[in-house]
Amino acid sequence: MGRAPCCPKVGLHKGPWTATEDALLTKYIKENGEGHWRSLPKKAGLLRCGKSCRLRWMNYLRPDIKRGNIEPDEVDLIIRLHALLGNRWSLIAGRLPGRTDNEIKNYWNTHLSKRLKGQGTDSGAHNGPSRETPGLKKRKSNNSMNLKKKKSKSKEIEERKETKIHLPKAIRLTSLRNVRNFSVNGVSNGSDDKLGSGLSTYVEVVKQDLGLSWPDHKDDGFLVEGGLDLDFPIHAQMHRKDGRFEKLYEEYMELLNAEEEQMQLNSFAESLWA
DNA sequence: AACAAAGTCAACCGCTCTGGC
DNA sequence: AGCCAGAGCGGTTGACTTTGT
Repeated sequence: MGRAPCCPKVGLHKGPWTATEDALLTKYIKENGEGHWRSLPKKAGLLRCGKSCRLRWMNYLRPDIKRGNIEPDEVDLIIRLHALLGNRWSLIAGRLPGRTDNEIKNYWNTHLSKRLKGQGTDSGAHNGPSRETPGLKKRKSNNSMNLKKKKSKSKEIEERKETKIHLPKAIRLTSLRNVRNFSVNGVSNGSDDKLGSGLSTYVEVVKQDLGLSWPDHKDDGFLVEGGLDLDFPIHAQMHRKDGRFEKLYEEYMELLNAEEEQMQLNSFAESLWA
């Protein structure tokens, strides 16, 4: 018995979106907002799967999408976050305003994984792509390519690159279970770890991996042996020039603050490692 | 110029998670 | 508790582009 398809496969457009489809989708979302993706295509007059509409909007049409080359500081952040979070592209993307998970995933697979492999520092060992590298795939030749189409496509891409607005992408932080999967330099924290040390390690990882000079003794108000001190000093807000690290850190602290009492932490632990 | 190989990235697929009932 | 629909995620594909011969 197969899984029911998300939408009827017959009679729907697939493949690259046309300008008309983009316009219809954009117009509809501007008027009605995001969401209800399954019913959206019909209401918007699109012959597309709802998932396809969502993807197109999220990865391409949203006004806050930042296009163009990934900047060096973004690359640095991606590498560090990947070492920290693994292939959790949406989480990584959430820390890179205007960048999409798909974009980062592509960038990683095409540029960084190879580069880091070459340097012998590829942390992709944890959850990295399980199959062959995309670049090693067999490719089809494309003799049928129409030159005119090529040119217009290039122009279109260039035009889109010029129109970019930067806003943070909404982050789904629904599953704290993600925490259990993080790893450092390819070494995952063991599944028999308990939350007390798990969250400590989590913070420790941030500290080490992002190269932040945070105090690690009680007086400076951060890590406590076997537990957490939630009074994190402002002055530890780092030697990093890039404010994204601060933001990232704040998120981690938010996560920690969610469970202030040790008892709560413990029950949280149970749910994590169950 | 023609072709093939390699690289890029938008889009798809299938699975999981979440929340409502 | 179990089911279902909607939404989101990560892996993969393949069309398109660029580069090399």
